[in-house]
Amino acid sequence: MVTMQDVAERAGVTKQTVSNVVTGRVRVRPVTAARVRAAIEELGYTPNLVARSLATGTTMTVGLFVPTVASSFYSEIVEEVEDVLERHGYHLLLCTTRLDGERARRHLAGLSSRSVDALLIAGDRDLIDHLPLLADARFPVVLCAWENEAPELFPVVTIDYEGAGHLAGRYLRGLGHERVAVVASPAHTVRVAGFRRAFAADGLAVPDTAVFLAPEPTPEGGFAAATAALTADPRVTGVFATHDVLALGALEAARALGRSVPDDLSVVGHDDNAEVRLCRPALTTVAIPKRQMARQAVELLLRAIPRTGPQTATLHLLRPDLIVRHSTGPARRRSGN
Amino acid sequence: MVTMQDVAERAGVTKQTVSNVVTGRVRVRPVTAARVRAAIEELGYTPNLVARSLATGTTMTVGLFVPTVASSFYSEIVEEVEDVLERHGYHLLLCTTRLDGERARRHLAGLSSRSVDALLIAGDRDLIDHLPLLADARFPVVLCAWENEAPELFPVVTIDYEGAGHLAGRYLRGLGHERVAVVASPAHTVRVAGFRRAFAADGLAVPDTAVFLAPEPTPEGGFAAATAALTADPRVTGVFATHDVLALGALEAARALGRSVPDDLSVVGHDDNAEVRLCRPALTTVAIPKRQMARQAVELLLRAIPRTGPQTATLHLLRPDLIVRHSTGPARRRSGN
DNA sequence: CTGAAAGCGCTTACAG
DNA sequence: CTGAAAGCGCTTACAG
Repeated sequence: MVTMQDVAERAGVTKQTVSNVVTGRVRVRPVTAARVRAAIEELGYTPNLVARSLATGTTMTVGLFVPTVASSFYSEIVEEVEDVLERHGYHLLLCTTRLDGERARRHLAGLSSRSVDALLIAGDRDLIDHLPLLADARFPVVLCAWENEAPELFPVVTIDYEGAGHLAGRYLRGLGHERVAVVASPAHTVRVAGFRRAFAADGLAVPDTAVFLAPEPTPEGGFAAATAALTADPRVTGVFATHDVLALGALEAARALGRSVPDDLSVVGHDDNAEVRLCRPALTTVAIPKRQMARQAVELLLRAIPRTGPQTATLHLLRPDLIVRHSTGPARRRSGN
Repeated sequence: MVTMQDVAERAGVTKQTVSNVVTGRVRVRPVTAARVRAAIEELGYTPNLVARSLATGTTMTVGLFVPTVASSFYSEIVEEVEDVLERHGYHLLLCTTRLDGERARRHLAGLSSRSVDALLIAGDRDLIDHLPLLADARFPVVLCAWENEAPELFPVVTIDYEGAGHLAGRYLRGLGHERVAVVASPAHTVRVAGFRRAFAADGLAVPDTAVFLAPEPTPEGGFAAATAALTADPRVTGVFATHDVLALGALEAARALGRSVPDDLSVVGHDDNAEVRLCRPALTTVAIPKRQMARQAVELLLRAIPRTGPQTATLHLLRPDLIVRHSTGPARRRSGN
């Protein structure tokens, strides 16, 4: 391996001078710099980043925890984060936790051993119990895409999920829907609460019996839950699925039960998930600005790197947005099947 | 930051002894070891991995290049790779190249500066021109998911894509299809060649005029190409889409043209892509063992880490597998519309 | 603007 | 089984 010392000898200077031209922090006489650069070129020298890290105490690497990468929600976050990092010269260390808290903890323990300049944790419920481990980490931590109880240890950049549910509810209300059902993932209580608030504003209740849980965030789960919902109360004219993938299953269920969407039944999704864009009828859904959220989160994180001392646990909420497509329409009263 | 020296003083030993109990390489007297461990606990000592890396010349980090993470094909590869790495105590440094060769080159240049113990490059055509940069890297490199001209510099673990196309073709032939069309991504020439071979075996040609390119691997692209194909020759009874996502568009196109699948038209996809599993009719497709490929590739890579000297550019080909679902059936002769 | 010294925190032979 | 020394390759004040 060719070292700075080798370059120095070749160029007839000391290694400090080489360091100066490589880092560019100190001005070096142009002639000398040129000679050094030539030597670097000839020897094919490339600085040892590990040695630099040890000397500077900085790794130019940011860790990112996500539950998975096999969903467009998180994969878009990963790509957005990587874009910002690369623009700032940082590398990305990726950990997916996969519903495995123990694995998450191990990874966390590994990271805290000083191999990362900062850590971004995206929606990682697998990690929630282990977050206190980071309380006195020597690097900044930012949380994003956090729907529920984010511990007030670190800054959080997330979506106004309650507002998102409310948006869906208000829209359905505006179309005249009164009897509705919710197809939800167990973790989406906040979205459901927002949805309910929209109905409550008009004196209408969305009872617990109108909320059907899908244990898995899959079309199959949505299908089962929606089938249960539409069977339990055939007079339902609107369904809010707290996740587009569940909505996909709801559309299937409607088809299977002979309910035509949107004439007979309106379906609203949540996320504006890329892989669902192709379903028919095109899904009306609540879009959440995930890329913007990711960008804002890393930028906040990067700004915190030089800073020392504890971070303030600020909360940044981004606004969701309703995208009306073809799965929703005015309510039509239905007879009891 | 608490250092090994601090622990040593606390435990009344030298830091070498601390190092010995931490790494476990050298046996330490149990009493001493216990005292050291207690000191570590009390002080909350955690070893500085950067310092260790500088001393050992090893980072316990593996780099992974993928074109994108926003496709189930690559996201599954990423997760599989990460699983193997984590099992071996390695971290994952992720780079997505996003069709940007210049960005890929920058990342590569960054990595080669000694921050990674090994490098896995998955299907990264963005990188192909820059691969020679790695020719004399000080760490092993393995290529995987490489369909076309993989440079013979490194071991390659990939799929028998030609065999995959052949599988699709032979299956369609077995169902009696004679007039077929191919909806292909421009990069999928190998799959198309395999498909053709199956027809050629029966003395049947699949002319260039029966191959319709979709510039983008999207359902829209597949829709356009399939529409063109079915319009150009209405007597076509079978379509091979070189990518499931294109097949999705082909199904739409068939619907739009009043062709019922599979009675009127058979459609075969490629990849067994997760996000396509929900389409109707369920897609017959050529499944490729991507997780197995990814696993084999990292394991090969990991085994190469201790080794010095150039690697041999071996080629490992995995076999694809046909999955018959409901989008294919026996050929029925069609009149000229 | 350039050179000599110390140090980042660890590991690895090498003596005792 | 434990201790003293050297070194991994860089950067950072600090003199000249």
